[in-house]
Amino acid sequence: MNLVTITLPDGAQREYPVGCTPMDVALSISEGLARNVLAAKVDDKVVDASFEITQNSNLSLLTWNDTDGKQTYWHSSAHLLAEALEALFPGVKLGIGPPIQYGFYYDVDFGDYKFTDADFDKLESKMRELAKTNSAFVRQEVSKSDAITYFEEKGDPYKLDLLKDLEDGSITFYQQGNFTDLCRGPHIPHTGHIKSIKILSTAGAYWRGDEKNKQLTRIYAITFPKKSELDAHLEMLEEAKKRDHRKLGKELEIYTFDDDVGPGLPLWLPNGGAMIEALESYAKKVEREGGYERVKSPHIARESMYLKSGHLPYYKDSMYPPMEIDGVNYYLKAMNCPHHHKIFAATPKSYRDLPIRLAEYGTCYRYEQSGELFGLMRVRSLQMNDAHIYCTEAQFEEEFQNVNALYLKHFEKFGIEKYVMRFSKHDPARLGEKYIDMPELWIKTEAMVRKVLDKMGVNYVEVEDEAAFYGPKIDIQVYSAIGREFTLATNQVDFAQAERFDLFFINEKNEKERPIIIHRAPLSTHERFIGFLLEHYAGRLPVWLAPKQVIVLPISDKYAAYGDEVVKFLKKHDIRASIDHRSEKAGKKIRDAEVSKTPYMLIVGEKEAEANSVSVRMHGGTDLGLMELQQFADRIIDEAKL
RNA sequence: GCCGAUGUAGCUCAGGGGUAGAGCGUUUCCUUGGUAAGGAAAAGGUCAGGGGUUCAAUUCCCCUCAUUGGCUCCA
Repeated sequence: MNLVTITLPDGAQREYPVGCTPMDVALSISEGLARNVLAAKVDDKVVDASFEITQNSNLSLLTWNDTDGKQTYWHSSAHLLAEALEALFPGVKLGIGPPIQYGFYYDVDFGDYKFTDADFDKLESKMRELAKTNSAFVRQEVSKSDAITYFEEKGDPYKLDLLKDLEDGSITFYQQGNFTDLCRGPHIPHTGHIKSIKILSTAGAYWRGDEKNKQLTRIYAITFPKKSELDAHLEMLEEAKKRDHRKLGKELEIYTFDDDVGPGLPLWLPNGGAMIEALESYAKKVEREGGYERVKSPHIARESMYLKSGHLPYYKDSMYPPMEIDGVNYYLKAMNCPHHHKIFAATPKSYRDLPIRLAEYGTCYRYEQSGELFGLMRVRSLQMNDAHIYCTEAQFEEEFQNVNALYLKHFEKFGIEKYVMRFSKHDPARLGEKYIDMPELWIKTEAMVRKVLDKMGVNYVEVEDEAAFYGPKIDIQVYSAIGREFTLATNQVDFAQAERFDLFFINEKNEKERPIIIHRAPLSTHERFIGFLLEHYAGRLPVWLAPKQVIVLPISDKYAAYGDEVVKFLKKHDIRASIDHRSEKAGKKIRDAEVSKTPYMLIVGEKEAEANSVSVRMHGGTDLGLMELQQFADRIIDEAKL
């Protein structure tokens, strides 16, 4: 008998007959393992547990504890969902049903039927019923013509659309119970593994992600092998809700929206104002040290400027419509760059002046689609931590590197550990349409950017067709504590606008030369950054950022006057302090201060008043005991240092 | 912009064809207390806005606005 050598993840090698399956291997190890095997990885390819191994291979058996195991499990669950849908709603047309980070979805065309939350229970029960049949997922290779015939007979236009792009010889069907789907696989051995099922939500989703196509109903769901895991997952979702910046923003009175002001136009409450001030002080300090100069520009500009910059043709739809003044169109600025370019151009520049770094917390207005608005993360008015660096080609590398270093410095300050730099490049096919038509410059600047990234040794990914219209960019993706991904900051190279604005400096040879421009906004916008920080810190902001750093809690009205003195003293030291004058008991005041997430509570009563001191309690309950007032102030000043 | 859901007091929510309720918060009074909720009373709502059906609409229907889960988009 012919044998194959199977190498397991721990390096152990075993011999099995040719044609053995991962399931055979699992059975030979232990029955318990075999019961839990969902799929397998053979030489880094995820396959069914029934895959026939015909050559020497590396094998890992995948269970629920493996990411690929979960993905396979959820993918199979999507098939189960589809089977249940066909049973309950004969004639539904199925789109695609992939696994996602948590769970899976299936895109479905219900025809005239309106699928709603009310159908969730019914669907869940049907899925449970079908899961219990322990139906095996059976793989079958089919020819393209047979596949087309099958779906033509079934009348499934979406599957036929998918088949168009598939090559004959690579097409497989999977069948479980009465349901057959076009699918590459792999799948779990049988439906019996699927025990706990929850339909989560529905949404509209365009077929193939194209808004010109029909919108299908997307059903989101999740499944688990155990009920306890489903419960844990649902609890995690609840926890995530508690950290949502929209909830915290309301509870901590950071910002609000008002119908009369308009959608996407946040009003910053005093607590939000304090955060903004803290962030700006920090940014200004760092930028001052980095050789930036601060400028200030108006919120509107004539149409001619945006025609010159080239923004208007590209972004007209997402700018607020123009207002006509004295027969001329003015636009609210959606970006600060053109204003800064004009500031650069205002005075003649020598190569000796470069690099010039112009910084501004500029307020911009973007007419985001109504459906895009999302708390503070997507808004229509935004205060940007903006700056533009004008430098020579020789200076570019160092400048660009410094900007990247600045990003890393900020991440450290805010304890941001999880991030990805996304190097966004142009798509040559879209030159002149989405991207400025200067092919050789694209290639040159992209190479320059890549060089810096490689040199710095930061982790980055390259993506096509994501650049700005005027040059390549680096987007910084960060992940909030609740797993939401954001493009927080961006760092862009611009080789086009200097030409358009006729920006130049006089070089060593007494000739005019174009500067390269770097656009950067490492602290994003106040809106997005504060939204992110609220989630990142779960509302428990570090002292330097906390809108209320200290709250004084007099034990009784008798010590109110002393409490006022304490507040006055702290305010003199630029500490954001306030006092709770309600005639409540200390316990109640402490509770309320805890709920408001104030970092420091100062309890003052008889002994504190006598000793010109305060009893210090930190948020969370740590008791620092009695401290001299000055001693406490020093501590806060030190902690709040930028 | 598109598909779906939601909109009742400052907040979180209950209610339901006969013009409204709770808890928290707020104000006042009592209480003057030592590290996560003391007591009482009061104020507070055109039930998002507009239209329709009805003797009667906050409730049912339609439209608009806003929020929201997604899709598309994001200089």
